[in-house]
Amino acid sequence: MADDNFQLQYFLPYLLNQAAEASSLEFQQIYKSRYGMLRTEWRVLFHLGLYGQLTASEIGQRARMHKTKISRAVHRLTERRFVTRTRDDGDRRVEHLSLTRQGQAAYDDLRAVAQRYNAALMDTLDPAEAAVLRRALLKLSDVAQGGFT
Amino acid sequence: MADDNFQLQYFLPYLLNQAAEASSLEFQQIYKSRYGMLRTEWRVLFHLGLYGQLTASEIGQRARMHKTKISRAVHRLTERRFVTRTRDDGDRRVEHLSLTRQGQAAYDDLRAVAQRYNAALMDTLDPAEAAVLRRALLKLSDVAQGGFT
DNA sequence: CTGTAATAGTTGGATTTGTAACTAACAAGC
DNA sequence: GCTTGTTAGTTACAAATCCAACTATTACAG
Repeated sequence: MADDNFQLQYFLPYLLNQAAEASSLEFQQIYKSRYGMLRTEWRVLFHLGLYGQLTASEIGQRARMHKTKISRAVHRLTERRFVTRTRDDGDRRVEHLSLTRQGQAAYDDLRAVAQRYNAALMDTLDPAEAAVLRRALLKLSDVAQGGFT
Repeated sequence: MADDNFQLQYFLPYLLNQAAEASSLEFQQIYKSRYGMLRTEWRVLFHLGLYGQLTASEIGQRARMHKTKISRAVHRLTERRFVTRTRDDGDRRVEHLSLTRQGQAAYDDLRAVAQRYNAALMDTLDPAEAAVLRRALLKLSDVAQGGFT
């Protein structure tokens, strides 16, 4: 079988993907069932909730999402009145996005759920472990990317 | 901005997804450009290379992939002569999958690359950190799978 | 045996994503 | 002013994924 002492259980990208997928799945069901949102939409909402008014490109940089994904997510979010767009006066290519009252409510709701969900995940780790994990994940995100935010 | 002391940088599913995506991207380009493989195909190949002969369902259980994904991956892999299927004599619903000589060669090649790539990722972490990370990721994969209320 | 349920794997159609080309607005050089 | 290049965001088409229904085979209750 030529198993050159390489194990799947030690291949970091695989482990990361498994953990990421497993930990996203349950939460996904919440924003999907409550607000009919896709993951991309949830991410955009999330960023707007956390940082306030942003442009599509700013979200793209922060979340490392491609602009077409964002464009479509924003389209659906405005359709459903979670987000409003306003043209910039100085540069009329850019649009400032922000949450509507309804969007803010959805965000508040989901943030609370996310917080509880996160706490439950963290509780399966001991505090030192959690800190190391967080640091390692941030490092890996940057390293593999090559850049800083 | 109502930042109820919740930070994206502390939301585990988000961190996991960012790290997973970043760390998969570069490697993905290798199996894509060298063998025209998709991620699902690479995963199936990987499992067959590591564990030898398996059925589609066995791969599904181990890799936590849906059976339609596997079915299609196997289809493409057999088309390109990386994998062969043989019907089980006892139960003619099941098929045993294994690598062809060509599949084995591709696996050997990619495994070597994966190993080096993994080592490079690991090198950005110190050994203790890496061990904790691995343990935490395995825990999270299981926990989130088993169910959280 | 025979009818019903379960399992392995496949297929079809709608949904989502990726890639590349596109429009519109600005910027800079000449 | 015009030409060229850049940036913000959108759209079109192909590729991949998801979900549900499907075929074929086995299991098993009566």
